Amino acid sequence: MSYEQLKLKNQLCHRLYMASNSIVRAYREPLSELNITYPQYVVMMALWEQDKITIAELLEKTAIDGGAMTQILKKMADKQLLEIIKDAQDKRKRLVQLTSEGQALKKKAAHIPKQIGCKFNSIDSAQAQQLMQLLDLVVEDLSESKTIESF
Amino acid sequence: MSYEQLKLKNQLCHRLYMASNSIVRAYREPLSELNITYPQYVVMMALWEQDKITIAELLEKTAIDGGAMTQILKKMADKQLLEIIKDAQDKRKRLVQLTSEGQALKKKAAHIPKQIGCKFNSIDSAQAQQLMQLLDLVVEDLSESKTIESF
DNA sequence: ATCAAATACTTTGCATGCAAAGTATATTGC
DNA sequence: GCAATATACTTTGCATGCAAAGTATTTGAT
Repeated sequence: MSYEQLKLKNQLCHRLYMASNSIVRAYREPLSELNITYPQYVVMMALWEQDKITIAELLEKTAIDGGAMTQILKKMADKQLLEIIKDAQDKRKRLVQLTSEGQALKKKAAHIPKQIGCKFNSIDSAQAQQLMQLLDLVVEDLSESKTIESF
Repeated sequence: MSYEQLKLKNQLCHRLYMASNSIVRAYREPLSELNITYPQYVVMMALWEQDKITIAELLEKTAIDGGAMTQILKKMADKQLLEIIKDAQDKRKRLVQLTSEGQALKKKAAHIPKQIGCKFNSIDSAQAQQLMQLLDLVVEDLSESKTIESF
């Protein structure tokens, strides 16, 4: 056996690991000006798209871990970016709603996608689209439900 | 302004974030049988390729954070997988060397790449290669040295 | 109606990832 | 030679990511 597949150079997974870390690192500085982290930025983007949604919906949109989400939302509430409201109909649920400050942050964040995009000098728009589609397949293939079904 | 770029659906970065988390999650169970985590597995793969290298070289090969590496190596040394030896020539450096137990683990890990690979039902070999190449470009574009040069 | 099971979260414990500060050793410039 | 730098790590503090256990409600089956 050559163990060829155990070499880091041949591993898609290690590439993904490195790329994701690079991304989060790249966002750190731009986002520090908004006083938020990358996961918090992801939560904000979800809420800018659709406000006043349940935590479960937020989890689904962002793919952030549930346990982490509780902590993240608590910090964001402390920063006055959002409020967590109990759902009157179903008391188990909680709704997340942006404050005016949270809504206002959208304008200050509007330049960030372009700022990050500028760093991708080697990748054109078509390749980025292709990359997104392939990554969707990766996530889909690795999703829990799929794994359970196939065994 | 449409803020179209702030939508999660359009973000390559969020895809990468999700995909990377999925990967680490997918490795968790197979690796738990070896009693190691994904970053520890990455360290092992690096050492299986080339043993007795400095921590700096290990950092370069794995792209793991330096601060984290200290902790990771300490845990792996506790598990008798490797030893950290002071370099006689340059006392600042330290060499990482696998124990016989660490070397032996390679056989027990040999099935893992295939096991993970089986989950990728939607992606063929050519697409995986393409994905790797694109991810290399992402990492390259976001690398620190590049950023500094371009500004 | 009522108790078991399912939901929607929260909490806890452990392992990173990362920036920034600290330590020990080696190199350099003068 | 020696002080100023540069190296190679280590340590610290904070923010997740994740599994597993815990809590509060709501559904469902009988």
